[in-house]
Amino acid sequence: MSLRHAALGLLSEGPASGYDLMKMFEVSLANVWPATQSQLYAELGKLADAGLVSVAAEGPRGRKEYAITEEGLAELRHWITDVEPVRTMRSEMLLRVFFLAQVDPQQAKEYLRRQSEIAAKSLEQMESIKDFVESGQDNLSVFGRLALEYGLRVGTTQRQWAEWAEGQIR
Amino acid sequence: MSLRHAALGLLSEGPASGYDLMKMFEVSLANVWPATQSQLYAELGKLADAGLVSVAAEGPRGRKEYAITEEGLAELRHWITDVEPVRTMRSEMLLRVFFLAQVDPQQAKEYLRRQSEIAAKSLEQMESIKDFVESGQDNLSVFGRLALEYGLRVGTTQRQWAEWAEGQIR
DNA sequence: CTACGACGTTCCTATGTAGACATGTCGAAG
DNA sequence: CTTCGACATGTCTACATAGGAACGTCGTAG
Repeated sequence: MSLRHAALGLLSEGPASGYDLMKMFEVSLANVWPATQSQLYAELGKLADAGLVSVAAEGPRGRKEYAITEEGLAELRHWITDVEPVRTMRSEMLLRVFFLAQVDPQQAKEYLRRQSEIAAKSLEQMESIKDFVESGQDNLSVFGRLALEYGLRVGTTQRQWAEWAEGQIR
Repeated sequence: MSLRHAALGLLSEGPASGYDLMKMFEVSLANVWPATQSQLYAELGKLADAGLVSVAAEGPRGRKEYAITEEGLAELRHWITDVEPVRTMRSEMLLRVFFLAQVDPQQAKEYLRRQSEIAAKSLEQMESIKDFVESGQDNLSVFGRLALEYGLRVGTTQRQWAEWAEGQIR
């Protein structure tokens, strides 16, 4: 149900088409809430039906520019401040950890080392994104940097944990 | 597709009924891979069809005791060592952060403070679980403690991040 | 001996997610 | 004037997830 609010949130920065939104999406929100193009278009349709967004203009190639409505903005604010975030942590990586006794210690260690490497790689990638968005002064960039910092910190924690855990084996 | 392996993993510790598994599940794996009872039962059926588990015994009340087969064990090991974990990070909490510009700074700060409190509370809860499982020497407990340590570390990071982020507003 | 809590499975519906596919238009480069 | 990449929307299927309802049985405390 959050894709709905992701779309509203992007539109709160200004009118855009589904195509535009998808591009914005890929470089920002997709990291915290993945979604496909088909989901996004479908959601925009429902949002329009519900009156939370309106079709502000139609352009070439059937382009529909959506704009958030007052109701949409109200819904977005309400969601941010009044609705408890559902926190369902889902991690295949951790799930495997529970079963590491089923492979031999050497393989278990390898698994954890691999996770540490993956975390390191993802940190690198986030660092480069950081350099890239450092300059943006729009709302999404400013607050996106907070989210990025979260990723950086959690990634570091994860890397350290994986190294520690590897040492725990045997 | 991971619930399948969660079930296999639990059965790798010994035969059990769906009901048994569900209880084990709730106190361990549910924290890293939530699932409902209906999902679990359905999965056990499919697993049996696929020959990865077998019905080892039938008990009172239609109880079916499932046991992992050689094929199942092989599949579990293969999954742990050879299959790249899919890492789809999904966080409503972070999604909201992107849109914090839409509420006033005071509310944004409150939101972040709230997240810090939630992290603190979840840390407390994990600490009490920690005391509880400290003694277990079975595989699930031993490796579960690694997963728990992950939760503890990430929770701490999250709390600190939220406090930092709150300070960044305005 | 009966009521009740724990045991135990199965079915159902709604919604979300993943990913591919179909369809077509516009603008610019050659 | 053709072709091609970017633009742009929409449909379809399969599977996963969420949550609840229905149904019945066993063991035991009173």
